Amino acid sequence: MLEKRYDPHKVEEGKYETWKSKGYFTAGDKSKQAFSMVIPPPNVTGKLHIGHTCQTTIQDIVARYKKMQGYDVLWLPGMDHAGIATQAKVMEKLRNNGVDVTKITREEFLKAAWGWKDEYANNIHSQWAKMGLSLDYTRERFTLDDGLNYAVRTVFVSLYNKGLIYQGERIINWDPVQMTALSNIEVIHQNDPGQMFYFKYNVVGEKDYLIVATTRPETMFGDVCVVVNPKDKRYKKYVGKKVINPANGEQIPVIADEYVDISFGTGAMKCTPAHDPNDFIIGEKYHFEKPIIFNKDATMNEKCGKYQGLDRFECRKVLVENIKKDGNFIKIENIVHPVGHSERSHAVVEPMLSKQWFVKMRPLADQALANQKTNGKVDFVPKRFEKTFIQWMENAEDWCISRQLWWGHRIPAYYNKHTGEVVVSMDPPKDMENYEQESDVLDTWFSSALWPFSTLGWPNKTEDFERYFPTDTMVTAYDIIFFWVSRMIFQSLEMNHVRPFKEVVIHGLVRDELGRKMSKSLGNGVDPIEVIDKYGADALRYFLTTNAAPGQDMRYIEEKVIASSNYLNKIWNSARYVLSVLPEKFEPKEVNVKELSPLDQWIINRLEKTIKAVTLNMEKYDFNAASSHLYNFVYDDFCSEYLEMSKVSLSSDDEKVKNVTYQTLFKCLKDIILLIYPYTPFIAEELYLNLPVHLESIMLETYPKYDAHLVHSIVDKQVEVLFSIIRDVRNYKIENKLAPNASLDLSLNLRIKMFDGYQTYLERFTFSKVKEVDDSIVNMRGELKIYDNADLLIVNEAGKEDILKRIDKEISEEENEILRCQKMLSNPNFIAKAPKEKVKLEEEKLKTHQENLALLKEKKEKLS
RNA sequence: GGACACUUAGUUCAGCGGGAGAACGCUUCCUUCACACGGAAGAGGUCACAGGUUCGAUCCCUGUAGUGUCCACCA
Repeated sequence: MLEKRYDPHKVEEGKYETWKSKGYFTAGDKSKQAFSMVIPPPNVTGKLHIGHTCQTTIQDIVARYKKMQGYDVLWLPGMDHAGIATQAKVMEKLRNNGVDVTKITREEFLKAAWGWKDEYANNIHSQWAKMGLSLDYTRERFTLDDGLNYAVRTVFVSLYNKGLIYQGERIINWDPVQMTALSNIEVIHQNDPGQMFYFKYNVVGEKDYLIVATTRPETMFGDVCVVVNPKDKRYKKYVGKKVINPANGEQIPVIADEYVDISFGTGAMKCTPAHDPNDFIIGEKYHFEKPIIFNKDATMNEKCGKYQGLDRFECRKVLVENIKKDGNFIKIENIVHPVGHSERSHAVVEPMLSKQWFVKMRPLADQALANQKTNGKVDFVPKRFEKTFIQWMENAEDWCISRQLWWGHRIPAYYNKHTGEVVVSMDPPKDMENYEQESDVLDTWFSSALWPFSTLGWPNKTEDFERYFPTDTMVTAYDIIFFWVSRMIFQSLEMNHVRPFKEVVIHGLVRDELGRKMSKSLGNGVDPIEVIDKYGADALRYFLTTNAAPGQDMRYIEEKVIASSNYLNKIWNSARYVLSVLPEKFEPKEVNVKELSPLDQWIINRLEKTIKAVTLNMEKYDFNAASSHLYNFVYDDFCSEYLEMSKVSLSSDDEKVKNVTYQTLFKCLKDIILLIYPYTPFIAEELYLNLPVHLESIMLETYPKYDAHLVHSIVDKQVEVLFSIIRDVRNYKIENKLAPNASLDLSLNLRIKMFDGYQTYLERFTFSKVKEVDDSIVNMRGELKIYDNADLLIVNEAGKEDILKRIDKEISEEENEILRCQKMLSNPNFIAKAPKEKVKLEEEKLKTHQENLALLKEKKEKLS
């Protein structure tokens, strides 16, 4: 017997361990069709946040749903080493432990990092368990494990040999705190307050000068020229002359190039080829030197004379003061301008010329774009996110993949110590003593991009790879389409000539109650484990997956988690009722529609309709819509109507009536449990195991399937009239301040054949006596209610005036409806152009309303 | 500058070419034998604004305003 109150903690305890130990999460049943997903591997940097919970719950819903539909489901778990992020955290930990991290060796650091990884992997495992994720742990992977390293090297060598990976001198984003290069998308541009400095550049040998504006005076040590627009009349006379750089007194030429915007600043731009991407292009075009003026920690280097060793911002201050002293200072403007910051260290990123490894994007991106026009394309759900992907692919620039870190896949390139020749190969050269391996590692996303196939054993043609690749579905958030989704797609197309997944389901972000992004600095993050401890995993899972339209952001609102929990309690208690009334030796049978009473048939109709709608929306990954169909069925149809009615059926002396009711109650309850199960597996399992007949676990069950043969909607009208009458009698009592159980005399004029015994239900729920009468109902004293197929008269002694007032109200309502119908039907364009069914429907409505009006008028006449 | 969303009840959000929906909150009543984490009844909305398409627009199109996100970025 179930307890009166649903207690999520009791319900959730132990279930996960049982599922896991029974091997229910393990894929491999070859008698079934395969369905596969890989988890987006969380970073081993810390605890999982509520966004992870949302994402993995969506996947768990898909996995459990597909498994119930008879697929051999593989949901492969794993984690990401998260290069920069993890290295930063491990370094910080070491520093806090008093370790001098400047003296630590690569090997010592890696040892500490692996220790960190083990610790955090444990945390993540326990979080996954609490959430109830049906992950196949026998196949778990890590982006830095040996197998994946083999895959990474394979791809690197292959791309290198095809000329798609190259080493080059480019302006990259340098993070001077982490002391590593960053790819463009690891840089966050934010509008910071800054200053625009205006300086005099004196023309050599003349008394004239140019004014040049800059936001970064410290880069003046790397300037090679001043550029003006050739069409700029103000500066034409200076082109070809030399000016004096006020920072170091060097003479630099004035050149003309279209790039310069005449209207911006002073129209004269200083050019620093080694520290600005656009200046770099100009430097290349006109064959200038590209002097680098920063050290790796963004202090000034030996090219900066007396400023050598100063921090870049300190240098800026001192330099400006000195230029003032020299009389070359014009003015300072306070401005707000976009400044790039490192995603991880938040340091101001310094554009810096540097030798790095790049992936040549154009051919790969074009391939991905071309593939989207074929049948083998990746389907985005919702569809609009395909545009984000396409936009990214169309604008992709070469991807800087080398990182000056230790925590990551070391680039398989070897430099000959004597000749400097570069060898790229899977394994070190045989005469390794003559070589030195590249010390850089690869961008984390390089290994993440291979995740859907590297985890399955690729490049080996393993059984898993053959069976589960390409995967079926990828679930991820829209903010990661650039970083990850696009890279998985082009890497898989390049290496496997096939998409990595058939569909990618994009979900929104979980925001805080005020709609703000959750972040550490705001301290507005929600710890899923705390929520689970309070309300249970099921309530959290249900809340997170059913409260937003697909791809739309949602807010975390605690009240809504409570509402979810209340819903589960409702299901719990309806189950408690059903289980308490079922006879001890209950045996479920297939529904035989011939035996069903109209009430049973009605609820079966509703149930089948619900199964159909839920399944349709599950297929579309629209969990909001799917769950709402089920919710309405549970509350309105099952609990409010059928369950109450069943109390009357079960008080019958007729064993047949009772048996059919048992069967119907059981079927409804079981299907509700099965339909809610993917969302809330714990409570579903608990209720399932309490059913009088069940398998070892709900995980072995089959998803309910819509069965058209069970639907006979012919009874719906009878049942709906019955419900309407009950509702109206109750309302009548409230309006007239009568007790809910007051007995009234009801007269009924039926225009359809009602089912046998309907009166019993009517009397039980209205506490009243029911008499069938004929058309003479209009002659009788009392309140008249009109339905499509019946008229109800509540016999009463109320004053004539009251009754007339009510009748007048109803008359005017009917008249309004008639007017609306007539207006539509009198429009010749409506008749001519609207679909015929619509016209017919309106005509029928009009007829009904006119009949009702006639009855009301007749009644009114009789009364007065 | 470019792209993509969003604007519907007090709040948070669904939805839809043909009479506006849910949850929470609010008001009134009810501890009746599944559930007070409940039940019954109810109040509450010119569906941002302006045009257009259409027989008909909250829904489709265009524009405007506001909000949010992403990409790019000017020395």
